[in-house]
Amino acid sequence: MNTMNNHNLSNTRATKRLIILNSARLVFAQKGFLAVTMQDIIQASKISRGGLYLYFHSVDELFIATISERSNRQFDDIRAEIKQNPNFNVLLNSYLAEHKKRLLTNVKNGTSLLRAMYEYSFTHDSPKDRQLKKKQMNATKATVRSILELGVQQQAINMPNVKAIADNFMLIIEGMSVLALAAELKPEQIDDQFKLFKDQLAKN
Amino acid sequence: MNTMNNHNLSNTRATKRLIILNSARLVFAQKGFLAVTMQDIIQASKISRGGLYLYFHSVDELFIATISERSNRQFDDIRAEIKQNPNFNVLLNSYLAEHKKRLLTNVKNGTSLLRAMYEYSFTHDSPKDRQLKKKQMNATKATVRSILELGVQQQAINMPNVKAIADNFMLIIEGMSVLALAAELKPEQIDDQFKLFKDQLAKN
Amino acid sequence: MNTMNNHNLSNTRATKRLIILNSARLVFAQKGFLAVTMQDIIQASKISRGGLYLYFHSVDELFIATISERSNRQFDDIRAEIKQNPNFNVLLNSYLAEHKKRLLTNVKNGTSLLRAMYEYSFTHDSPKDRQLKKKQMNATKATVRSILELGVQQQAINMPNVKAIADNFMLIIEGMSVLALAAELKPEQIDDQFKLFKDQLAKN
Amino acid sequence: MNTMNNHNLSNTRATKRLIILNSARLVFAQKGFLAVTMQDIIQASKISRGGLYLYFHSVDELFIATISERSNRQFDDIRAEIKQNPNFNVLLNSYLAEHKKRLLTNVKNGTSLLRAMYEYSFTHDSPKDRQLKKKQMNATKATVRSILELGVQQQAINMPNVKAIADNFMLIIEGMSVLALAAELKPEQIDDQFKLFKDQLAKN
DNA sequence: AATGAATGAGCCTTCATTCAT
DNA sequence: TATGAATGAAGGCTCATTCAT
Repeated sequence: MNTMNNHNLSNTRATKRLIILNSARLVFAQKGFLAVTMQDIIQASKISRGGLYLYFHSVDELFIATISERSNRQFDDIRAEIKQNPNFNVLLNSYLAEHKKRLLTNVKNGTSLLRAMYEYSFTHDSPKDRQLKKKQMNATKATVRSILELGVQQQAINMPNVKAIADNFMLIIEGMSVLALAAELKPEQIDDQFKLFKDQLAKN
Repeated sequence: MNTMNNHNLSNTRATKRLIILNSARLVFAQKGFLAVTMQDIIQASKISRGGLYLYFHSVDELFIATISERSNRQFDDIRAEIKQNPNFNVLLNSYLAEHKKRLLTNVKNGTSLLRAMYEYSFTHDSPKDRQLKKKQMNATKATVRSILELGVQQQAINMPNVKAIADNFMLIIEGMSVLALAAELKPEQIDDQFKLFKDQLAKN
Repeated sequence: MNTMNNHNLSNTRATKRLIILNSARLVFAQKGFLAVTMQDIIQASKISRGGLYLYFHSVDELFIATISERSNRQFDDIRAEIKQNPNFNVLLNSYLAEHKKRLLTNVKNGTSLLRAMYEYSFTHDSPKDRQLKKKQMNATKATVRSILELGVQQQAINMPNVKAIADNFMLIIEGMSVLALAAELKPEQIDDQFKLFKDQLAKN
Repeated sequence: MNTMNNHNLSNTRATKRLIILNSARLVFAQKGFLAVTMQDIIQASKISRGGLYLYFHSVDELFIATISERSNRQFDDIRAEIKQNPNFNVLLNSYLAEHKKRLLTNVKNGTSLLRAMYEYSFTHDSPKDRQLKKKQMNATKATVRSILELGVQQQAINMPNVKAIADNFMLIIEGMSVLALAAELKPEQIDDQFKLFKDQLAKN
């Protein structure tokens, strides 16, 4: 009976937590991190002020939970695909196209947490905060690495320095994200960079 | 007489302005952009609240002025050097070393406006604000381009796509700056990327 | 249950609102409108700064609410009396005496919102603001009109132009209010004007 | 020589004073009294901040000087005319027309100090301040009185109570001024009141 | 658990007045 | 006299966080 109750409560609690997080994600995607107030979350999640604090004790905590709940979802398809041993060039092109699309659209119209993530990162400096950003970057690196290893395996490329190349790709993506958010990024610039990247693979 | 007076006053005003901007720069370097309040500038520049408003009407205005006053100073030496037709490889290595040093030190110990610039960029979206960031990025691109053109001229490299390569370098620098500020950047990672960059030049 | 809660909360909220408005009225009566700051209301109503903003967002809003809550209260007695078909001359004299008393006392010792109302009116120019003052003036006109119509009905007076006469009375009251507040108004002046007014009725 | 100097300085000082007052009048007519800052006067009179304080020590002082310099100018023509023994009815109509015009136009388009005067009066309460408003009202009363006396002299009217009638006129003008500034005053309302006033004269 | 009213620290901005030159 | 830079008091507003119910 008691166990039963705990179980139910636990479910209720977990469910409510998710409701809040989903609302929070929408808010963060639209307003970034810094402009978001508790009031925004309260309105979006239709919970009371005090109620929200029973689940999350600050906007920071909420944001970290939002990010953690979402990360690793992106490019899940690609990672799943790799296991099916697809053609390397097809896969790489598909992966690059995915990034291009994201850079040109998501970034601008409030459907991505990218801006919020930057705003959070640049204003938070604890080891834990750095870890969050590192983890996110490593996800990109790991995916690239997997793709490259697939290429090596298929003898499509000759790859002596996977680590540096994966870093390189991640850095360029990071750089282009910044450009897209804070300045201007043209489609041709993306194409040029992806072409350089492929050339690099060919020559290595 | 009147002209004389205006001239003197103008000097006084300009001087005071610079004193404030110098204090502001220290504050922005230490606290970033978002955490800075008018109060901080007031304390740092030892001016009164009302006095500050005679020169600058908001933290934004102060920051723009700070950036404008500083931009183009960095890497001035390199740009001056180029005109002396130095050896390409020596110059490139010197330039890369400069970046490496900056990435590893300035960024961490509050002597650079980099973090403040990111905080500003990600929270300001007007065309003018984007222009500011673009201008900053273009400065890096222009310098790289000059260096590359020097290399072509000296037949040290064979360069078919200066624009994409300059973009590439700028993006990697941007990516590494983000890493250094928000996550972790190891010296070897910098070395690896710079090596990749030089390989790319060699092979093009 | 929810309804119950809402009901209770609503009552609490309405009650608090009234407490604030009552404090505000005292403040406005004492200091006029322009000299009143949010701080004054905060102190008078013993609420916190933020708390006050839950109910009212500016001194203007507070003043409008104060006026609205009070208007139509004054001379309610007279209006009620009219319905009982009292003797015209008795009623008129009673009404005039009421005005005389108000002009000589309330105005001076900070128990009336008159000064505050003038300060507000002369510094606010929106259609809505003008409407507020018009409404207040119309209240006086309507009351006079009712009294005059009672006189006509009782054949105590012969009244060809109720509208102009009501306007006339209202204007004289308005003029005397200004005099009382800004210059000097002697009891005899009031008596003289009321006598002129009654003569006018007799002769019309 | 010394006297000469003093004389010149005195002239310069008086001249500058007038320049300031003329500028101030324009500013007060346009912005009322309360919205006017020293900065406004400084800009309008093209004098320095410190310089202004050599002539006037506060906005209040400036305003009183502005009013004093202007008062008694209005309706000067009428007062001059009276001395020429014009026809009473013509003169009265001309006087009323003048008031009508003023009420319908000057009041609205920032060419009159009326609003400023009200704003000043309702926020200043010293005996001296009340005196200022009284003097202004007495000016109207005195003019009406002169006109009425002219009428009596010409046997155009039979006037037993000049004082109360003059008060009455002044109060109605005051009331209509308030209406015009703070609510709404229609031409017909003015006509109605002036007609009532003339009827009163006829019947007395 | 849940609610939302209440708190008050913290920031921004304006302006009359002073004062060194 | 004349200048205008400098001062700082005064007021406005927001929001994360707490707490009685």
